[in-house]
Amino acid sequence: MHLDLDAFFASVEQRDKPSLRGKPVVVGGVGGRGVVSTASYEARRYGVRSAMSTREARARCPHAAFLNPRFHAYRETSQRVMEVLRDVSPLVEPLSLDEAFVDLAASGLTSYDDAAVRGLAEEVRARVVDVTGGLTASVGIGTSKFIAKVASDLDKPDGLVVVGAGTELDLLRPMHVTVIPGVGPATAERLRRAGITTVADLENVSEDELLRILGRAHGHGLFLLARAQDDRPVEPERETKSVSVEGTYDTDLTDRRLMEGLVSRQATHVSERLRTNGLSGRTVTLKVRLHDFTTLSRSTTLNAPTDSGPTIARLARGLLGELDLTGGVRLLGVGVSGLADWIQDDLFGEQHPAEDDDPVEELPDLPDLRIWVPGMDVVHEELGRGWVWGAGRGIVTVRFETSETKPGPVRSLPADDPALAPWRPVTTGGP
DNA sequence: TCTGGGGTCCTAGGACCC
DNA sequence: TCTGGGGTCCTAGGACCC
Repeated sequence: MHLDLDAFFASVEQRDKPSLRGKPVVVGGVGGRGVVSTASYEARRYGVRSAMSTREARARCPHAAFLNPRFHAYRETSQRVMEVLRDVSPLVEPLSLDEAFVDLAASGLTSYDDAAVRGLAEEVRARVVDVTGGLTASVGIGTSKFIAKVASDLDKPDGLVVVGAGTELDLLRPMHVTVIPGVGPATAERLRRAGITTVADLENVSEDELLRILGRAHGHGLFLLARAQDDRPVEPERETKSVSVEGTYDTDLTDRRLMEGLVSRQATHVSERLRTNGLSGRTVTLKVRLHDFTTLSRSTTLNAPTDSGPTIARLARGLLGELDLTGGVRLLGVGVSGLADWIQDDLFGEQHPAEDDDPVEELPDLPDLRIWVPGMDVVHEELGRGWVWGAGRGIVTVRFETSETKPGPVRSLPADDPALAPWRPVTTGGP
């Protein structure tokens, strides 16, 4: 099942402010360079669409209410909906605040029986209206993620479509290639030049030909989806891969000192979000969009992960210094990727005094039980300070520091090597 | 004053290692 | 005395999604 909340941000605004009900509402950036996130159906009648510039939306529908997003309200409402879905099945994969897949095979449902499936879906839709204070959802049900997602789009808003098993290709064949997730304007144009516009066209192309046109991963994926072959599982817990903050400024920036200050603030924000989520990462990326919309990125990778605001800020400012910014900058952004789910503990800190008192008599020597966590600090008589790079099977691999970003020498030591002995294990949320 | 912000995934080339 | 074949990691950019 795929569930999609109708005009989500705008609907929440109409729910919370009754005077907006039945009227055109546009949620998005209201500044000079803002774009539309969501338009209510009333506003869509005037041609206002997601991703349209707010400037154009104002021209098309001047009497609409233009609102900045209130994410806390959307998050809170979204959580209520996700709870309803998790009551149906433990396998719920949120795609965003307003969308999720639910694996009905992991629910109470025992067969893909039309009446039973519809009954369940209508129950979910009613409960969503209930817990959200009146928001409607469009639901699609199919034998795969792909089909369910296509189905949820067929009868918006407030719709329910069940695609019968075995009828998938009848549905897909006449449709434009852009119904396939991953086929956007660039891919559609490539396909069009090869004479391919519908799913039926796509189905008649050999895999080799598709690989030639689109490359390995994309070509293979499309070959399968064009045949309605999709066995991707519903994944309830996907790990965060990166955290970033960016901003577009109403007028182009030209002052480097100002830009450095803005980048530093963004780095602080990224650091706060990393810490809130117990994350740290090794790669710091600076993103810059120039006055002419060309977009640059520069990144640097540390030897050890960080969640430190000053560190991220210093590296990001350094990357900014490498760029020619003549002509002005419209966007700056800072991100951290290469995330680890552990944080580099400060093992040099005061909270870990030398052992001395409190020896454990019964368990005098347990090198095998020592837990070496990747990222923890160690020290070696000759090589100096380093980090645990990998650990397992009684061997600890340590990378020693020569500079912050240049990898130093790597040494593997037995887990009970005296050179490692002074350092205490850390406990983490890991396995 | 055309063109957001938060993400994911893929590709291609070069460095580096065995 | 003219040069391998993996493999991984890093960087930069691009397509795409909501």
